[in-house]
Amino acid sequence: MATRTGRPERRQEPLSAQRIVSAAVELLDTVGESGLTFRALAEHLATGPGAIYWHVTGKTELLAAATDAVVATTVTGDDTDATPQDAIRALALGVFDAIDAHPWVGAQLARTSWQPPMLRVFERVGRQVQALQVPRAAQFTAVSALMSYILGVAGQNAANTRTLQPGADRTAFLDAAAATWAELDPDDYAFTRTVAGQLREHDDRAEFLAGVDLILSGITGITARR
Amino acid sequence: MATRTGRPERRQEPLSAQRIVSAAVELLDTVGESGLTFRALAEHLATGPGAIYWHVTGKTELLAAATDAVVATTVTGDDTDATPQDAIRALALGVFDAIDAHPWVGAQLARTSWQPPMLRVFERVGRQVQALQVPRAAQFTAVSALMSYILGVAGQNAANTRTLQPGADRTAFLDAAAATWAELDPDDYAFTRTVAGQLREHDDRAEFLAGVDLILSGITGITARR
DNA sequence: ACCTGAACACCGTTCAAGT
DNA sequence: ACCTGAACACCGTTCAAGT
Repeated sequence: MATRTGRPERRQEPLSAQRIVSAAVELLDTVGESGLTFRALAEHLATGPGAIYWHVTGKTELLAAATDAVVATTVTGDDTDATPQDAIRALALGVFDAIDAHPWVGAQLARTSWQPPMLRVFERVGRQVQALQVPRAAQFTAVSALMSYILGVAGQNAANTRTLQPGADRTAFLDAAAATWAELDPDDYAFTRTVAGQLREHDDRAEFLAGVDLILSGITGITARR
Repeated sequence: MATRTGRPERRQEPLSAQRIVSAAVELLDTVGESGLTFRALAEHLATGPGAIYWHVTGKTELLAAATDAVVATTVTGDDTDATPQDAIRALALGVFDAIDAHPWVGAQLARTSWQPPMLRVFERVGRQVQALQVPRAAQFTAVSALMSYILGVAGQNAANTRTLQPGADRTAFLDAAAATWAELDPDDYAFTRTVAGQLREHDDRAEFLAGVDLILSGITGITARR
């Protein structure tokens, strides 16, 4: 009646790229970027490191696939019944929230060129920019700027999350940052000190959206001025 | 008269954090991010790996210091006799050009929170935003958006440079990307395909500046509308 | 105080050998 | 065709021992 001692050796399904990517996402979510190891992954899948290489060419591809898997789920659904602005906001927030839930995605997106999932976002944003009647010559610039901004925030958020020790909460972190800013040299950092207070009562998500709106207003400004 | 055979063992100056950082920058510039190794660095400095740890706490600090050293040189000089817009453009271009010359800086900035040199940029941009008469409550958002955009482009440029094999030139790279885009599914990627052509005759630097102008126009729009 | 370099505890990746 | 796991060629970092 007794199964063998030690860990339950369930090894039902065969290995597959999909299972490997799922396991990688799980590992990244639970133990972070530094915890994704071929050995750890192999143990998680109850196999040896070498087996993984049969389905995946290497760590770079694995990380890209894991990122794609997460981002892909946010770029679904139609946005036909919203204003272009709202549709763009929704797309941007989708990426933002995905990164908020999986900080390693932010780091990955920030250091990758436009791969499948972000290209998909690019396309969706592009259509909405067309809907805003932005002149053809300015469309690429407009979409690129939005994408760069989104990816910039992505990288920054990921960096902040990494700096943040797992236990500490955000409020303490922001308080500490605000305190540091407030102590900077008054001559060299006059402006930074004046906004240090705003840092404390700062809502990342709202701030992100405000930035999107700023760029959107710049984009529609172009149109209006012609 | 003959010195010893083998490499000239010049080992004049003693080790110092500064010399280590300089050597790290040199190594990063010549052999790239993956080439910065404590062993390679030690050899470069004609010493053992352990010696470096006497002056530097670890690789993270070393990379941050190397980045600071490069960015610091771009944030010098005054911008009192320019319009706020021009001063912001100059600051942004300074960061852009530094990253263009040292791609690893872009990767590093994109994955770091605001450390000394970028905080300095933040301050300088902030002062110009104040000069633009942006309402106090909107200043933080405006500067943050500009910084996120700059860092987003930084990360993207670094990623592109990394993807680009050292030998190949940019034109071929852009051509290849444009060709890929043009072949995407017409239904799924209608917009992307229409701008694929612009990708080919695309000037990174001009595009970057156009994005800055877009955000600037959004920022001044806020002011004008009140 | 500062340097040396062997040693430790890891990595990603490969590959002969198995099934 | 797919899996195994030892082995290779690295890493960053530490630390006893030297000067």
